[in-house]
Amino acid sequence: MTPPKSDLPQGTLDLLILKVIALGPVHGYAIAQRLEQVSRGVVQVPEGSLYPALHRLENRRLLAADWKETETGREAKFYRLTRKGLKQLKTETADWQRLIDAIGLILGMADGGAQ
Amino acid sequence: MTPPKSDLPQGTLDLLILKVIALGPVHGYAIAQRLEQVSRGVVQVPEGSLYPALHRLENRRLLAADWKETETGREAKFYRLTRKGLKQLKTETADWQRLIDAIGLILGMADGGAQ
DNA sequence: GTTAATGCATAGAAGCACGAGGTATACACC
DNA sequence: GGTGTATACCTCGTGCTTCTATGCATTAAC
Repeated sequence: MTPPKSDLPQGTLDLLILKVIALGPVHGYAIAQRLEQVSRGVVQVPEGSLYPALHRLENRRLLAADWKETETGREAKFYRLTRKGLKQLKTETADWQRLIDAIGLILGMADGGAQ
Repeated sequence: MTPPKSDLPQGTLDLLILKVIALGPVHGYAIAQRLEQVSRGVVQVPEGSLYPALHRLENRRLLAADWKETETGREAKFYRLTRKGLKQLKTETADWQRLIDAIGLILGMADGGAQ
């Protein structure tokens, strides 16, 4: 029951990715796992969304990547934040918070006593 | 500077519209004004977004509409929530809250002391 | 040697927000 | 009567993002 709806609002995925990468270099596959794990399964990122997003961010110079070996001895593309990426993360986080607060105001509008 | 970013995430507009209409029948133009007012200018809804959204919701039978006279003596299309619409509002509100909480968990992830 | 998990990638389709444009009414003012 | 402004509605086209589906390659397990 209550199948953990993922369905991220547009633009949110980029923010979450930036945040995870800001904690230290990681490869794509691990990012998705982290997001799902930390959000307790609520946020699920299909690979078809994840990799295009990573490439988008890399093209915008918010991320940089190097191929390295994982602990299990496999090649993987490790992403790290550029200076520009860090700045973007801060901006987007603030924007997000402002928006959430605003929406909170709306959703919290008095019902006029109905129920 | 920093003009109050409106830019609603995809899918959010429907929820906000449902919420406003749930408070009582209103016409489209007034919905936009309410949203902007209550959110203190953060949420701005262009008509190019508003009307398509209203039609979408009407097509999905979440809204119903009647032409009535406004207080100023003009014809306007007043929307009200259907039973289905009310149910949808509740579901979407809960989903939204769950998602916001999850994202909060992610954005609040410890930095491990870096910095 | 075949299944499963890891890891990366792209293509196609669907959905939504938005800017720009158009129509029409009510009212004030000159 | 004419002009301007605010109200109120609508649609088309564009662009962006996300998702589903699919493919490939490697490692380890059975």
